[in-house]
Amino acid sequence: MARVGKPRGSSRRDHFGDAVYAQIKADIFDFRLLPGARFSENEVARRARVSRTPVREALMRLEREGYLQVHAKSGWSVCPLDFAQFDHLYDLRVVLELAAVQKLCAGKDIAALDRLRAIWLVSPSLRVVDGAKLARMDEEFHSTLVAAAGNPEVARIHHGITERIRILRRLDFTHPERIIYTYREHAEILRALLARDADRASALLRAHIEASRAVVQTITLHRLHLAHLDAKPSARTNGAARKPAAARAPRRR
Amino acid sequence: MARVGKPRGSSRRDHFGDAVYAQIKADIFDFRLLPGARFSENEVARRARVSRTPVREALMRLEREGYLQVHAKSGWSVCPLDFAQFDHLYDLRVVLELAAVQKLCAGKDIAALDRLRAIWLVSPSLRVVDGAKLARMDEEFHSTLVAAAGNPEVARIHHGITERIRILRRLDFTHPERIIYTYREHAEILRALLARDADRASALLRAHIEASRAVVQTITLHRLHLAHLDAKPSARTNGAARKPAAARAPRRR
DNA sequence: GATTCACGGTTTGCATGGAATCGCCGACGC
DNA sequence: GCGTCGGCGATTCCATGCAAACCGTGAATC
Repeated sequence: MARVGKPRGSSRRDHFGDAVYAQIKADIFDFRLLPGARFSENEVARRARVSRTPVREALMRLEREGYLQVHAKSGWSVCPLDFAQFDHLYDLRVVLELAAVQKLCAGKDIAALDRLRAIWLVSPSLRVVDGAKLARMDEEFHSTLVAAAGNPEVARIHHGITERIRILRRLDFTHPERIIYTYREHAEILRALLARDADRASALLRAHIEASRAVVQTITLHRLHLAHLDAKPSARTNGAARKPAAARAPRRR
Repeated sequence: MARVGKPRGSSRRDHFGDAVYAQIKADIFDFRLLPGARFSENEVARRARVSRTPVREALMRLEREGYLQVHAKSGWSVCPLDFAQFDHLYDLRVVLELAAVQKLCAGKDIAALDRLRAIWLVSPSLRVVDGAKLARMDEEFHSTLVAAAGNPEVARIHHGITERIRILRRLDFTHPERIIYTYREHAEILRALLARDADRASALLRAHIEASRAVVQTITLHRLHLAHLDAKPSARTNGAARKPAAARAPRRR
């Protein structure tokens, strides 16, 4: 929850609300705000150097999207991780991406996949090995597939799902073999797509997503906490945030 | 944009923002706010007898959901109807509902469909003939199908789509034969579902939705306007709202 | 010791004021 | 007649004030 990035001197006409929104979202994704952590509007407003109005705008938006929840007259908290919900989101993701694959193989324009070929159909020596970066690339691979199918509404929904599961996906690439598998599976999916083999591409894509789901299903709150500590050993952690997700944060002063 | 329903004397602790949100949404669905109509926050606040703060909350929420758009320092407007977008939403709807059908036929629990049987598998003499009511029943039929599949996230997304296309669906049942067809098709879909015939149920459902899409594709802005006038001949219509969607509303006073 | 109850502080929810800015409208130049 | 520019009202966006409600605390009582 660092200060919001406001370029000094120049009065940007970007909304403060958007900046606060992005900041808090990033704080959640980067484990600076842990599930269950409680905070108040004034707290966020002080840190972001803005008033409560744009803060409330951002918080209510994040609430509608399922990241935060408001307790009546008693502050806000980060929604605890609901693994059943993640399961449902993975199912929905499979549905949307399989539909995109069907459409791609049936359609005529798959030139949009050229960029993916250049990224994923490369020799092993050129591969990315950084887990965090690969997580972003994985997101983009699947988003590009869906977007290439040409339905912006599907792409919009898929984007929302991608962000919701991002916090898990980050931990999907901590094992080196997952990186190898991801390259292999993406390459196979791409080849099947370019060959217009809808059935094979669908089966591969489904297996690929299910493998990711199986990995993240082994993630526990404890592992999330450890990942947080490993990633940001010097990150700001108040008394509330140091505790695991289910902890009841005592009132701050 | 009538006054927000606030029970007199008793201070409800329901948020004003929610009430304003629901009111404006209803105004859009009921053609009291036509696509392209412009208005200001103060205007809404005066009519709803609340301050601009909860009004802004509602407006920003409706903007995120695609119903409104804000013009910088120049007021708000109802998003013009984008028929290409409706097409995409129909496609997405097909994807979600077909996935639900697959899951329903594969699963073991279809007791949730009993209520639908009681509604749709009835003798013609007991059928509903009111178009508006049938539109609501049609919404509920499809929503129930999706909800019965057991994925709340899919149901949530599907609900949003349902609301987005509601303004079109209202006009889907103006012809009596569409009512007859709807009963027949819903009944056939239900029978296929109860027989666990996934392929047949899918084909029927797809054809059913495509038929609806074909009907609403014939809807023009002019017809929407006529429907508005027919439904609410005495509704409040200012100079801006009387014009079709593309009209540039002059500044109000 | 356990329980109840009242009180103070904190927080949200709403109202309102102020500043920047946008678009319109008319005057002005040509 | 036509284009350009400046002013002004209207509007959004942000800051701030205010009241109701909730939670924790601690004293008082059984």
